Formats: sequence, structure tokens, C-alpha cells
Amino acid sequence: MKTTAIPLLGYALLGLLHQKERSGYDLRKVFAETAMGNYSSSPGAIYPALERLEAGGLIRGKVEEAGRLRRRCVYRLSPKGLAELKKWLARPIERTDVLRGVPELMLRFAFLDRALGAEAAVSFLQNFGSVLKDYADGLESYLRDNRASMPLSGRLALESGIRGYYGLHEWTAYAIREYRKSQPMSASHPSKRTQGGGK
Amino acid sequence: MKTTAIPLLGYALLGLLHQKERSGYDLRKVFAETAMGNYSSSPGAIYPALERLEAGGLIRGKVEEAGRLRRRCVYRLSPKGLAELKKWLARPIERTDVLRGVPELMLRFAFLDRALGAEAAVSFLQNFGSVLKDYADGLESYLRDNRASMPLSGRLALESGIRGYYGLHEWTAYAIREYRKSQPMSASHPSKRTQGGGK
DNA sequence: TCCACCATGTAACTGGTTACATGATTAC
DNA sequence: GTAATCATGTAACCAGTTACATGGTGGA
Repeated sequence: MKTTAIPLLGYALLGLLHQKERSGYDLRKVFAETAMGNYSSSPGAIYPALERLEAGGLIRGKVEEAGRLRRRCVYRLSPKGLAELKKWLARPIERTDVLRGVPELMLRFAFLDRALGAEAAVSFLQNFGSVLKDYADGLESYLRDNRASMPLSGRLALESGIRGYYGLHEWTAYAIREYRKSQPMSASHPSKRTQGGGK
Repeated sequence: MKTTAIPLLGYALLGLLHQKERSGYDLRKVFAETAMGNYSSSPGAIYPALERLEAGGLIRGKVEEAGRLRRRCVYRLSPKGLAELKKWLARPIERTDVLRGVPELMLRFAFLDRALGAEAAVSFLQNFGSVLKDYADGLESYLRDNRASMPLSGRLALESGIRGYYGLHEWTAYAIREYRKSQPMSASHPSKRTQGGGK
């Protein structure tokens, strides 16, 4: 039955549809106009992706005929789609995720608290932070060992990566503080797991 | 005659082959083992990409038979390939480039001084810095206008982007200082163009 | 003998890109 | 009437993914 793994764009669509029901056109506008500027937005990407999701039973479209300008099709998440979204959001973060690209992780984070709650968002941030630390430390020791043999531009490019990951690590700490600030936090229960380095 | 535009992986290969001649296997190892961990590295990506580049006359392969373990094919850049690489490296940076992804720009930078010299690298950094500043400023004003209506996680995700771009902007200034430090710098000539915002 | 490593290749599938087509409605 | 905007679709093309195939060499 496996629907051959959902590509990133598919998850972006699921997350947006979880916020509220939208048409393909609405979704395109989101990609075109908001800070989600990465991600396709071309009709040749969006509409087929929506069809695939619907075929897989993850979303359901309803054609609106009412006095509108032109018939349009509004999609909403199905229970199965919500489950799939949650599964994606809840995946533990590993270094390969960081390697594959931070934007994907930020996308997950952006959808996370709505779908799984603030506590899950904080766990995510802790997990993310520790993986970032590990990864940045790894790059830094690589730099230390190879510094002498690297061309200047290569060294600088690597340093920009290191800076970026440490910066992101600081951001996770900041973000956790913001979460704590925004919530009374049910007090009691001690931080569970998560903080402590992946794999 | 247009060879249908070179994909990013193609440029990555050209840049690496400009450093020194390598076989497909060598190239895969670079992607697999160095900090260039993004970029495919799977044989199904590399070998066809090399074939395309060779078909386009950008690289030339020579089969080594000598006592080695197994016959291997070592590629080197052709003059046409070098020209193409330089053209790519010399493209002025615009905000869409930032939007499409910083890693691509870092890749260009990493190859830049070898192919075009330190001065071009500094120009690139100045151009990059000013585009980053503009872009980050734009995101920041977007945040200012929409802060109230954004969910916490969305706001934080956006803030991470803003921090990241400002951080990168600082890195460009640092990198320029490193270049100046490493070189006497031919003194005289005033910074040409470049600094001053794209488009 | 068999494993590990060097080294290249390829076939099936998938999803994204660009570019074009269509058509209804509102505003000028 | 014509341009802009809303709104959806699709066809041709291309590159990357996974997974498998092949085959030579050195060492246990």
C-alpha cells in the first residue's frame, strides 16, 4: 500500500493545509509571497503534487462552484494526512538531516507546535540543538586538522558553515526561552530524554 | 548549440576538476568524505553527469590502463569547460540567488579564487554581503509588519533565517579582512563597482 | 576461498522545470 | 475590447534516486 514516500513539497503542502483549507492557487501564493520563497510554486509542481496526495488519501478536495470567479478546488487534510504529517514532524533529528539541509528542519519546526503542541516543539529544539552542536564541533575539528592544507577560500567557506551552525545552535536556545516565556509550563515533569547527542 | 544549461552538480564537478584531474571515483569520494557532503555522490548521479559534460566538450577523459587495480578514467577540464566555469563564477549575485540557496553561493566562492583570483573573490564577497544585507533587512521588515499575526513557531523560524543572513553578512566582512591580510594587495585601484545593491 | 576495496556502469522510476493552454470575471 | 487577476491543468524534458551488475586486485 505504501505511497512511495512523500517528497518535501508534499509535506510543505500537508503542513499548510493543516493550518487551514486552501486551493492550489492559495498554496502557490503562499510560496510566492511569504518567506517560504524556496519551494517550487510553479503550477507544474503544485497541482500534480496535490493530485498525488489526494490519490494517496492524505487530502481531500472539494470543488467550490458558488458565485466565484471560476470553479476552484479547496483541499483539506484527511485524518490519514494528519497522521502522516505528525509522523514526519515527530521523526528524531540526526546529523544526516542537518547535512541534507537546514531548511527542511525549519519547515518541520514551523509546523510543529500547531500539530504536536508546544512541548513537542521544545523537545524538537533540544534535539536539534544537540545535533547542531555535534555537527559544528565535527566541522571545527576537521578545520583544525586540515587548516594548513586548505586554500583560503575553502577554509573560509568551511568557517562560514561552522559559524552558521553555531549561530543556529544559539537560536535553538533562544527559541526554547521564547517558548518557556510564552507558557506557564505545567511545572513539574523533568526534561524527559532528547538532550544528549544523537546516535 | 546550447547544451541545455548545466545543473549545479555539473558545476561542482567542473570546479573540482579545475583543482586537479580526477576520476569519477575520486569525485565521489570528495562528496562522500569532505565537508561537501551535500551533493549526490551516488554513481547514478556522477557518472552520467561526467558523460554529459564530456559530450558537451567541457571535460575530457583519459583511460588509464597502467598496472592499476582496474582501468579508470581520469577527467580534466577543457578550455571550454574552464570558460564555462568562469562564467558561472563571475555571475553577479542577486537576491533570487540567496533565495535559491546559500550553499550554491558558497560553492561558487570556494572555487572562485583559484579560477579568477583573490580580487574577484573579494568582489564576490562585497556583492554577496550587500545582497545579504538587503535580503535580511527585507525579512526583518516583513517580521516587523507581521509579527503580531504570526504563530510563535513561524515567527521563530523566520527569526532564525534573519539571524542566519546577518551572520553570513558578518562572515563576508570577516572573509574580506582575511583576504586583505593574506595579500599585500596591489594598493592603488579603487573598488570598481559591485558594492551597492543588486538589480 | 572469500572479503574488502577500487572502479565503472545502467535501468526503472520519480518529481520538478519551463512553457504553454484554457477559461471565467472584473475594472478600465 | 482588452488587460489583469483568479484558477487549473498538461506535455516535454531532465536530472537525481535507488538498486543492482560487473569485474579486477590484494590480503586474510
